[in-house]
Amino acid sequence: MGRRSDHSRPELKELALRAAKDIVLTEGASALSTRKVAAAMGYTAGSLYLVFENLEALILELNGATLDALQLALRDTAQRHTDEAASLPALAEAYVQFAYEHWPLWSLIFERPRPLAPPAWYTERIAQMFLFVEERLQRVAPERSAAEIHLAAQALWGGVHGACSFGVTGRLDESSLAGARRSAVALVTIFVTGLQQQSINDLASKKE
Amino acid sequence: MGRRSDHSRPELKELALRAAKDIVLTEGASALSTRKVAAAMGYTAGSLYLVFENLEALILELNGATLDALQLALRDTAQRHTDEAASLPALAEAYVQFAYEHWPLWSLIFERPRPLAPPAWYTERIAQMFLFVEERLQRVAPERSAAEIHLAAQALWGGVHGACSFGVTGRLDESSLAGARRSAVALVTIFVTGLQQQSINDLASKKE
DNA sequence: TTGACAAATTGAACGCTGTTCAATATAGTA
DNA sequence: TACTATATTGAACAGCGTTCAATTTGTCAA
Repeated sequence: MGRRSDHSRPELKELALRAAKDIVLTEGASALSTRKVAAAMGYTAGSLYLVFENLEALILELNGATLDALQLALRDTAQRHTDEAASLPALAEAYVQFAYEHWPLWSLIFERPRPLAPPAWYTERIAQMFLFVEERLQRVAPERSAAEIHLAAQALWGGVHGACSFGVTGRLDESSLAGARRSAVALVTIFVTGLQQQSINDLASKKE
Repeated sequence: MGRRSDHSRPELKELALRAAKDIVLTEGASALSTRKVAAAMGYTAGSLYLVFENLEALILELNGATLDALQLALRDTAQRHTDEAASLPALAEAYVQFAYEHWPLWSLIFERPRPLAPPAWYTERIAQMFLFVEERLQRVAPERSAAEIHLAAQALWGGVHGACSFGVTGRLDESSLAGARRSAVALVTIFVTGLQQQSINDLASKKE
């Protein structure tokens, strides 16, 4: 066939991302393939390369959308909790819940060889999430410096992620969900208490 | 060819694991393949299936060896630190260091679709590592119940892992190593301080 | 209206993957 | 020496990501 132009390039991109998301949700992250995506959108694998550099670029864009949805869920949760002390544990719970509910999309982010040099828009999207946590942390521990809060956010949110990722089963199923949730909440609660202790100094300017 | 029997089956397994490890270390986790492993040991891909159920089983066994090495490194670190207060941060550092030094083997554990039902010996090996952390935690916070310590270990060690895994670059290279290390140490330090506060109660018997 | 050009899409091809299995060559035994 | 049991192969299959010549078609100029 030749020039059909049924869809503009942005439309093609949309179609591909939608098809990819569908496949991941229904058949799992490992079932994702160029031919399958193309077939689901009525095209052939070659056409994808008109719009994406390669499959990894497509996946990266899909992951970006997932991160967007996560951020939305977090902001939504934060708005519902005016009590700032309880806000952070609630955020941790929301994170775990999101990983559970969107598990196939979630695993697509982490259970793949990660790109050595992700594009700037992608790293910025992740940085934004950390910034969001920093804001909350700063309010809960106002006496801490910006550098300390930054480090704490890295540590804390890495920990919340670890609670999801380090599940032994490799799958965040219904049985491990409760454990991961309690783990994450406990981490945040204990961590915040520790952060508020003045006995810890010089968090950010440690040795080396 | 036919029956050569140059190697017994345990020898074959050894050969395969050694070859696989070599390939992962020199060419990266994504370069691992049955044909490559077989070629490196002077055999053909089909022979691997005499000794392993499939490639995933081979990888699982290799990952088991990696976890063993990690546990060794942790025990080694623990022995060097008689001061128990400083012991846990040192363990966190050792964990990050191990992930950095053995990165290709490390990424083989997490940057693959994880098995839905790993064999018992594998989950036990992970559980052992958590038990090891629990021991140290119990000594640092003796007033906590066993259930609380268990939950705390999950949270804390998940967090240490998250510090390695959630690096933005997707690669724990030299530049992100320092950040991950500081992150992990900060997490442990703050967390332990929080855990020692009596103000937190009922960690393990939270709602739901 | 016709012709020519440019672009969209295909389909075949390449080299790779994990896995299975009939065929075969050989070691050990009788 | 003949036979049997088995270790090993090599081909095959279905799939993968990716490239690209060939082809079809929309669009615009003459």
